[in-house]
Amino acid sequence: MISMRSKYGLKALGYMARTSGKESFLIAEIAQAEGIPKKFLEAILLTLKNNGILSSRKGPGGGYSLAKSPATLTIGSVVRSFEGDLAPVQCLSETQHASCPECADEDTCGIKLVMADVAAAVAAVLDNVTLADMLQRSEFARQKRAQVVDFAI
Amino acid sequence: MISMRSKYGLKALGYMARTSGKESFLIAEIAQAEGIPKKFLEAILLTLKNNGILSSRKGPGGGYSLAKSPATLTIGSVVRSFEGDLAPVQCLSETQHASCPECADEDTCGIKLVMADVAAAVAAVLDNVTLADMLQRSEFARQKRAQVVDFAI
DNA sequence: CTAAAGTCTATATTGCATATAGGTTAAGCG
DNA sequence: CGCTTAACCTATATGCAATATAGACTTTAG
Repeated sequence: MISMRSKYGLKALGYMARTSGKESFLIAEIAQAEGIPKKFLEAILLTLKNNGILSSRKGPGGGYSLAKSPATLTIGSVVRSFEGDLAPVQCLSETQHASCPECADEDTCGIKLVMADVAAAVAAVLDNVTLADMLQRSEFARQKRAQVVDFAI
Repeated sequence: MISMRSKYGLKALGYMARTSGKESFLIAEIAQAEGIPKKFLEAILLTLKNNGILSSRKGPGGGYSLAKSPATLTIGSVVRSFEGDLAPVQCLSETQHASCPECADEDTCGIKLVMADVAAAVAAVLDNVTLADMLQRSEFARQKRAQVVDFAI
């Protein structure tokens, strides 16, 4: 299960990418539009900024902006910003090379060997889907539904 | 991150499959051999039994036995016994069809669409690796290391 | 009947995820 | 300069799930 942080982060980024004609967004605006607790979103956007995904400006006329184009921003990089990494077990963490506390022999641990495949499979998906891709899929689903509704009428 | 329960469960099953010449195992024996808190393991083995992975007999001479052969027991079925399912978001849960509390429109949610791919990728790995496979990989890693050590000497 | 061994119920403990409150700093504007 | 805007930072609440333990109950072999 991914965290609320990741979901809210993706929603906020989606809103920013989707809303064309603007480059700068207020926290309050995004929070309102996407139904995210404002104070919580504040911390989330800050994390995204610290990970180079957003940039910001203080003061009047300020706000947050996308630091990368939606077409080059991967979902993987967003999720990693919040989850630390995508490792299903501690010993596979890329960032902090921790070992699982209960593991006696990490080199030959069967669980680790299998979970390495899982981690690779997850990364293969998330690192190859961009924010633009995600929005496009969402839009496609919306159009598809509209057609079905037309049909029903 | 998978839970300790899943890891302990896999370790216990691995021990039982690996220890040939026995069909019945005491909780205390497995706990000792694998370094798992006995009372905790108790609950874990019970879960595995309730999921049809283990069978048990009470009383003297009793204990736990594998209900399926290691070659037909998938890692996925074990992990699902503990994690409920492998869904990265609630709305993709197979068992309980819950919707994500924060999601306004589940049909067109981009996050859901992407995470469905992730779930499929994870399932593809875990449902195609058996307990026997896992043990074999572990054994292979052990042999490989032994060779390297021989070489070093 | 007694001992062995699994099963059940309840409870502790701890850590993390989700938030919220309130103050601080930077920037634009008159 | 000083006021206002808006991001930034620190601390704290809160609740829930994961990890684990204790102790009583049930079944079965001999």
